[in-house]
Amino acid sequence: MTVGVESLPAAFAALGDDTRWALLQRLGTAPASATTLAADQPISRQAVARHLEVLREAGLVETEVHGREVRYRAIGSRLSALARDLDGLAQGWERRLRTIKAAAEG
Amino acid sequence: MTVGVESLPAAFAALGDDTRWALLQRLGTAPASATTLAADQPISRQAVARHLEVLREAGLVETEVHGREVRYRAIGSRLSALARDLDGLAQGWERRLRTIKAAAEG
DNA sequence: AAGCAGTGCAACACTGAGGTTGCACATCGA
DNA sequence: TCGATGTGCAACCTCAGTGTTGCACTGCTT
Repeated sequence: MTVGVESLPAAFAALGDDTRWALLQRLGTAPASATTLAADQPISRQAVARHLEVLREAGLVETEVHGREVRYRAIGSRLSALARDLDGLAQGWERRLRTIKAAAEG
Repeated sequence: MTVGVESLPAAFAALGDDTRWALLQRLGTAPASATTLAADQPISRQAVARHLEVLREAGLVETEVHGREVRYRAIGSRLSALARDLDGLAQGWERRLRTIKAAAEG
């Protein structure tokens, strides 16, 4: 599954924040609730919840309700898809720019 | 070559902007100067130059001086490296979370 | 039933990213 | 030489993102 180039900047914007990155890495270890995650962060639970919401909108985490608790889980496949899209673009650029360079030298 | 997990959020922050993304895609086609790039954008040349500086600090583009002109060129290999790092993380998460899920069900 | 724990929502403050304009400086071309 | 062109730098403005606090609500737990 590919992500779609249009939404790539949005996804990367979600990834381009140290706090969200820390949360994601933590969630890559095991699912956890906002309150639990906030315990390891120097910011309030509400702030953490907002970051998690951003990650959820970007499709990087999913939620699972357990009674009054909301557990967040990282979605590895989404990250893989982003990686694939990125690599595809990179290869396209490499090919094109190599052609131009060769033409300039030839 | 790997990027280093510490600097990943910074790199993604650079990618997480629509204008910078547009500039990158344009540069993936062919090298160009800030003034040339600004002609295709709805913002001033100075604003474009700033975005290019951000991309340069993130290692996503490189510059090449031609007289009074500064040409920017996309670095595909850097994008490939980011893709690799991302994929590595994703696979690690998948494996760990699968283990946990199996343990919970077993 | 009563209290505690986990969330959600709203109002507010602060900072930095992203934009603009104006000007000075180097370099190419006629 | 001199005007035109491409850059760089600085001052300034605006606003969305990130943080805070306070409060209400819901669902465990005893």
